[in-house]
Amino acid sequence: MKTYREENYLKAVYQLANHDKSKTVSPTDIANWLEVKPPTVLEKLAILVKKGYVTYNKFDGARLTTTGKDIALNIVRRHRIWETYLYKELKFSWSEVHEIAEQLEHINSDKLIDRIYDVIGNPDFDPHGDPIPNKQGKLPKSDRRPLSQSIKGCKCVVLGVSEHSEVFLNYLTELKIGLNDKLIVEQINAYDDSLKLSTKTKEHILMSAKAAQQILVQCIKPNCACK
Amino acid sequence: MKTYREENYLKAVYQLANHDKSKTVSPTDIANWLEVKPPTVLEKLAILVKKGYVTYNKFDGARLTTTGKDIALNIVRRHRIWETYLYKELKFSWSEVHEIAEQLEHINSDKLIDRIYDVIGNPDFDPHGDPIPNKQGKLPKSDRRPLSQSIKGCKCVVLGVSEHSEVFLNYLTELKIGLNDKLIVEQINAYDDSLKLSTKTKEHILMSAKAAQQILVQCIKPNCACK
DNA sequence: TAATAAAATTAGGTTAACCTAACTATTTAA
DNA sequence: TTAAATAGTTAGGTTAACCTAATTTTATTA
Ligand SMILES: [Mn+2]
Ligand SMILES: [Mn+2]
Ligand SMILES: [Mn+2]
Ligand SMILES: [Mn+2]
Repeated sequence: MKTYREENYLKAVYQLANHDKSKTVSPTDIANWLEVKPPTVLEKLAILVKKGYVTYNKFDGARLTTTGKDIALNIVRRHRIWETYLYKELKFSWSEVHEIAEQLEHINSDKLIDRIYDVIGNPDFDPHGDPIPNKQGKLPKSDRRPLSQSIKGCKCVVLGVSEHSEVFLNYLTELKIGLNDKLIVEQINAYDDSLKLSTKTKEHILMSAKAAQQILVQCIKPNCACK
Repeated sequence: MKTYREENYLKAVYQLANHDKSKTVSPTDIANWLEVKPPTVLEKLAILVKKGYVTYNKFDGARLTTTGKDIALNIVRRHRIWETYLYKELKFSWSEVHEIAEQLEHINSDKLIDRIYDVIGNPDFDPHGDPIPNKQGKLPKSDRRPLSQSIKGCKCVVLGVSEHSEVFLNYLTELKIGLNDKLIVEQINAYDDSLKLSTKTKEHILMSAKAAQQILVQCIKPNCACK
């Protein structure tokens, strides 16, 4: 039996591992992520190890086994399908969907997920541009880089965001920057790396480097000099 | 904090009280309903009493307080709205919706419920003909009686079912009897109270008294002699 | 009504999921 | 390279939800 708590632990390990592939996933990381204390995590990790979903030692940290990763990816799949459904069918904003999807991802009905995935047209990406794993846990490819890596004059398209907080998403919405919008990098301030951007609807948007790091884009011109 | 377990206990008390208004709701009734053992129920009842959601003593059994009833009716509301949504929007059959709604009813988002209720057109009844309480917990009126109380020659319309089991609902589906279908009672067997019915699509349906007790109907002719 | 059956209750125990406090090991930084 | 800080671990405790096995009431029924 996988409880929703167990699902959340496995998803946390998956997400932390993916967030920073160079770092190991420590009990403290998981504890902070799930807002519990380290001993609670240790205890749960021991159970997950016994069940064969993760391996753990101090040096490698927590790692998902194949089984564990399958479960985690399935939760991620459900989460992203629900987000897309809420966004497309039920007209929630991209800053609202995450919280509700956190609950809905634990509903146990393959048929329901299949239905809503069908209704939204079997997309590859969710409203934040995150890839939706298929039933086998395979992620669609997409090559994206932070907007902050752009050079002056670059024309690019927004393919996602790496931060999902409501305040950040609402900030983008205010700037009228959304998924698949085209951006032109007009200027880059050498002192603080802030950018001046323009879009179809808005010109001279000033954006901090901090914000630009969270926006994932792809160059439009095939031979663009961006890194 | 109301956990889904607490919500289930309150809903159980509500449903048992409504199923048979003459009987008190005993710990054993609740235990059987929720598939737990009586001591577990006693324990939880003590907590619910302390929280002010129910009263309990051996003679009156468990009774919802005003607060407890409000919570229970809200869960019932969410359940029935989800059932209707699954049925109308996501094309689940009326025998499938209950089980999934049992999970979805605990999703905590008023905005989500409001949205889906809007999408389905703010109906008063769910796919089983059960009334959907409004936000204030008020139930829409409808007067219905078991088909088994019909007299020979009665023309009536199906407004609901009092049993929700998959096997029963699939049986009705096989007979092509659904909500709002018109029935004519052609014959009543005096020995076992079984009925001979006809519908628009099917003639000479033979139905046991047991099944007929679970079908809720309303006479079509205003001066019908049915009890 | 006395015996029997059923329901309610009490006692005591388990497991999952959390916690704090204390201790140990590992970093980091002076 | 030692002191201080941080991270990992162990020990021990709590609460919610379950359980079984008595025990005590409260029906039933012969
Ligand atoms: Mn999300
Ligand atoms: Mn997302
Ligand atoms: Mn139902
Ligand atoms: Mn129903």
